[in-house]
Order: sequence, then structure tokens, then C-alpha cells
Amino acid sequence: MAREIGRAEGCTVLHVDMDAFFASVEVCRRPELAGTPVIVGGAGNRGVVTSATYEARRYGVHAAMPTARALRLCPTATVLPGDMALYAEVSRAVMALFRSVTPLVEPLSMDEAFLDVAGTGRRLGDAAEIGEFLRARVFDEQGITCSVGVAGTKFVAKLASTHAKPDGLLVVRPPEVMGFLHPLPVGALWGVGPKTEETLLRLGLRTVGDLAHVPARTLQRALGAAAGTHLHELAWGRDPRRVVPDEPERSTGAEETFATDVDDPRVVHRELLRLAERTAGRLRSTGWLARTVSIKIRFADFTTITRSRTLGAPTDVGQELYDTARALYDALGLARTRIRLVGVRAERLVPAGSAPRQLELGAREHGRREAELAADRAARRFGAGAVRPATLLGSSGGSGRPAR
DNA sequence: TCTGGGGTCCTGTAACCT
DNA sequence: TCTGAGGTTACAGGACCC
Repeated sequence: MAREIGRAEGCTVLHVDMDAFFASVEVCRRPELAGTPVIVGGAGNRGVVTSATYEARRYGVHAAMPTARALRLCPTATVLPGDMALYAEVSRAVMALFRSVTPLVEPLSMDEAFLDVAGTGRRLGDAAEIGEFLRARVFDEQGITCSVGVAGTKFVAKLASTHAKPDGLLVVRPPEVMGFLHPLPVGALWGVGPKTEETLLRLGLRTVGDLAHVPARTLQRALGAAAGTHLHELAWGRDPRRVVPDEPERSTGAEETFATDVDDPRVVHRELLRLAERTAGRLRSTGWLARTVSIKIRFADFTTITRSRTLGAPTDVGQELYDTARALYDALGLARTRIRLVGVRAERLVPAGSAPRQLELGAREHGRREAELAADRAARRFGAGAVRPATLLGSSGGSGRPAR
């Protein structure tokens, strides 16, 4: 349990990260699982681990690992399918707690957020004391632990919370940044994944310190202008990004992997319709319209393509998303090609209130939109799936059923 | 060992316009 | 009329994150 409490001079940014979030929420709900390996993830032949308790991680289990492999490593683990609605509820409560401390809360995902506490006054103490206060409150109210990084910049705070895990808090004051940063492996930097790490290792750059002492030009040549400049700045601890609350969404979508590969266009069409409806429902519930529709196709060999088209007028109508998605798919001429996954995404979102609805198609489109809004209301009353397009009725037992 | 689902951002290319 | 430069936008792909 890494813990270092002290004055947090020059530190106003907190990064709070729930420990093994989904798995911890499950253990909280089922206390008999406490202290045992628990895996949340897909159980099918194509499922992967979404979250795992530290007891499971000790066996080498980690997120994104195929569940089947995780179970070979840790046969005693309890595998749970996951309950996104419950996790979202816990997440909302935790974010509300953060906002009771400062309005400057920037959620990164369900289980982590940046907080800027520069303007909170001394009521709760300095940034480190605020961090400890939040850790205690999250545990009291939700029964789960979290880790906190405290620093002067977002990215150092993020690295600090990673180092504090699990159930800890780490402060990195400005004079300590280089000493903290430079021994870390390059892969620790935000934005360095397996590919970039390989490129850097080929250049003989192993640590963040190595990166810092190479000319920025060298990194720009190897990684491109943006990434090269960015990494060089980070290696010197420079990160001017502010904590920004309420960033609008840029896209939303849905995708599903089939339980077994599919080559029947009718099955693909049906899945595109289902995904378009799901995506449109999300647009309506969040008040956005999409200007661009894109589809994603992943083939049996895991190669992936995307195709997109910009609409004449922005929409949140499932039938319109589907018409476009289907046209994009049909244009590929993929009959008999084995497909593993399909996805539909709505991009270039505009607020529903700001965009004039298209008049030309008025009557018909209005009818569709009204029907889908009525279906939304029915779903809220009677549960998701209460109202579905006729082509989706009875389709839940087909051979092309998506993996769950 | 066989790779989920939700996203963001960057880059290269082509088309189009001036 | 032809050609090229340069800017903008749309599209496709890839890397990355949780």
C-alpha cells in the first residue's frame, strides 16, 4: 500500500482512479467473494476480461485477456458477466461526490477523473488532504477503494495514481517530477502503446529519461510531428492541458462480435439494423444528432475496415442510420466473405436543438422519429427490447447471434 | 494465444477549389 | 487553356486508452 502524505505545494491536480472498478463493485454486492479471484468479462468462446480483482491478477490475469486464457491461469476464479447499469450508477455517485468538492471535474471514463482543486480554498486542506478525504468518502459510501495521484499537471497526476495502486495516494511535487519520471519505462507514458514502444526501443530509448535527452527532431521523424513533440514535452514534465469539465461527446456507436463468423448478408443486415437502433436510441437520450454515419467490419482474419458517409441532414432516427449503414455495407460487395464483427457509429454530433430538421422528407421522417420516440418511452416503462422493428423479432435465436 | 466494446486523436490520401 | 501551388474537407486506417 503506497502512501505518502505531505504538503502538496504546487500541486492542484488530482487523478482519482477506482481500483479494479467493475470487479470491486461486484465484490461489494456479493461480500462472500471478498478476498477471492473475481473476473468480470465475456464468458463465451470470444469473451475477454473487462476487470479482475487483485487476487486474480496475481495469477497473471489482466484486462483485455481472453476469458478462456484467464481461466486456464486461474481456474478458481468466479467469472461474472458484468452489470453496466450498476457500474454507471456507482460512477454517477462517485462523480457527484467529486463535484461536491470542486466544479472542475473531468471524467475520463466510468472509473477515473481529473479534479482541479486550485480554487477550493482551505476548507478541506491542501490537494493531498483532499485526496485522502475523497478516498475515505468513496470507501464509506460505496465500499470500494480508489487510488489518487496528486501533482501539478494532469499527466504526472495520472502516473502518480498508477504508482499508488492499489488503495494508495502519491504526491509528486514539482521539484520531484524529473526524479519520478525519468527512471520510468517509455511504455509508462500516456500515448505510448505496444507499437510506439517498439519503435522507441529500436532507437535504443528505454526510459523516459532517454526520451528526454534525445532531440525532439529525432522523435518527430520517428513518430510523426504531433506524437514526437508531445512525447518530448511529456518527458520533461510539461503538460499544459487544463482540467476541463463537461467535454461534449464526439461520437457514439455500437458494435458486436458474432459468436461465430458470418457470411450471410441477411444476417449482417439484421445486425446493422439492431446496432443502428441502439445507436439512435443513445443519440435521442443524450440529445445529439449525427452528421456522419460510419460502419466497421472486422473480417475472420481480424483485419478491419471502416466506411463512412456524411448525411444530407443530421439525424437521430434509427431507420436513417440503418439505411446509410446498409448502403455502405452493400457497396463493399462482401457476399460470402466471413465477417467476425460489425459496428455502426454516429459521428460529427450536433446538439438536437441547434439543427433544423429536414423539411423535404418531413411527413415520413416525422412518422419514423415519432415511432422511435414512442419505442423509447415503452422501453423505459417495460424494459429494453419491448418494441423492436419487425425484422428483429424472433431473431434472437439465430445462428448469427452476437457473442455475449 | 487469439484477440470485447466504448471511445479519441492523428496521419495520409484524394478530391475539390481558388 | 494548361499547370501548379496551396488550402480545405472527406474519408480510411491505425494507434491508443480504459
